[in-house]
Amino acid sequence: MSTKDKIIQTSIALFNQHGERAITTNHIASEMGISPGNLYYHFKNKEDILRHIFGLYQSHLKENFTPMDKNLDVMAQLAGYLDSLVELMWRFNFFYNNLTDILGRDKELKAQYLVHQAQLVEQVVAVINGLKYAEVIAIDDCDIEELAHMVKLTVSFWTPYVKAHSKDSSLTKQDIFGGIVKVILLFKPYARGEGLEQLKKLQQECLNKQLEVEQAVA
Amino acid sequence: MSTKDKIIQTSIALFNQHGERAITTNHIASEMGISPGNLYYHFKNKEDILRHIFGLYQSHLKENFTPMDKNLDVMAQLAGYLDSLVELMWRFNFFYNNLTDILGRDKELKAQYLVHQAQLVEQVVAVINGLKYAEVIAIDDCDIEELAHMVKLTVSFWTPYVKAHSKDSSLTKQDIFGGIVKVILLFKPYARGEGLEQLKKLQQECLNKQLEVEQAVA
DNA sequence: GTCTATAGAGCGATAGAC
DNA sequence: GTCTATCGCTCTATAGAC
Repeated sequence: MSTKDKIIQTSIALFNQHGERAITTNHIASEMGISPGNLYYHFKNKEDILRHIFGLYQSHLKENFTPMDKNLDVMAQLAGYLDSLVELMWRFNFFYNNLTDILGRDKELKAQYLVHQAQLVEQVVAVINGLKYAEVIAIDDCDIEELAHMVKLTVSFWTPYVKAHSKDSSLTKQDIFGGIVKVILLFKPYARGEGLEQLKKLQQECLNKQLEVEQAVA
Repeated sequence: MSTKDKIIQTSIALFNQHGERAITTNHIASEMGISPGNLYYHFKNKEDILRHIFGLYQSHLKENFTPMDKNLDVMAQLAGYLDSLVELMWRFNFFYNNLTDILGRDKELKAQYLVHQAQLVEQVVAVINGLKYAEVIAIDDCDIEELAHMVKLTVSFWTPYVKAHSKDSSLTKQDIFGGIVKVILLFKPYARGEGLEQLKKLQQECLNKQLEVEQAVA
């Protein structure tokens, strides 16, 4: 792995562990065993590093949130989306913890974020419409965009919510599944008949995965 | 107003305007036209100021979130709670923007927060049970606590969500009403018959208040 | 209660050698 | 591509005068 990539990976790890605010360029260099000068050879400053990490975040979403395919099973696709959300919420949780600060400091990053989130809300709306079309849920059209924002809000801020309620401000991968359960909870009261059963099953699978992780750790 | 109180009020204003991270003790003193030394006569450090502000936050909740009275109208009480939430989300929005950092730095404040939030979730559960008992909504008992957490998550992180989506990271009081609409949205799909109409009415009143504020500004 | 002055520490970022 | 050395800046917090 190139030094540049290593800086990115080390930064992500340290940001997730101690928070973006607490980690300086010196910490990153020191953790890697390189000099601060070397770090500044590869990146202009900390914002530059954050922009690269945001690029990875965008790539992850772009690869995993392909538009819905009407020929495939809706619930299977939903399950797939939720799976990649787990990865996203885990890998980039530091980003959500300091979203306001990070975006407030860097106008260019903010602009990128806005474009990206606008696309994202459209995609979530498409998924909700997919669920409605497949009669998994019944929902008024005027509530769809509101619900889409609630999904986005939940995904964005579930990890800060957990950290705020954890005694030592820690976060484990199984905590993430609690957030997925919450996303499913958002859909559940709209579900009708067979759809409700499918969502309950999905929620249960989520809880099972949470247990698997717990056992793997133990 | 005593210098001590003035420091608190100035701090809240500056934190809300520029974010807790960007504001130092020097900024606060300078804004007030006093010396940094004077500020340190009244408060040990920045954490000390934050603890006092958190005290105000707790007082506000304690005064406004009195337990439900079974003899009074449930919807009227709900409307009252939502009203005081508007004030809370507006006055202390800086707190939610840096929740992880602020709590991560100060173990004592974190401990206070944990006790407080545990009580809060119990109160939200009580409100949901009140709505269920009054047959405004129908909900499985096993979903109640999950929903209570969703309400808390929404209230806590609506303002950071808005800031992240605002072009200049600004927040106006009318933005807050959008968050209240989201909280009502959480209840809406559980509502049945007359309850649904009442919630829709409440949501509409919320949008009206939002317009009133807009006109007052213009 | 309030001020001035300042020590002490850490951070961001660069210059110049290798 | 990497290092050492360092400058300039900002922040916290305190000492001592008024």
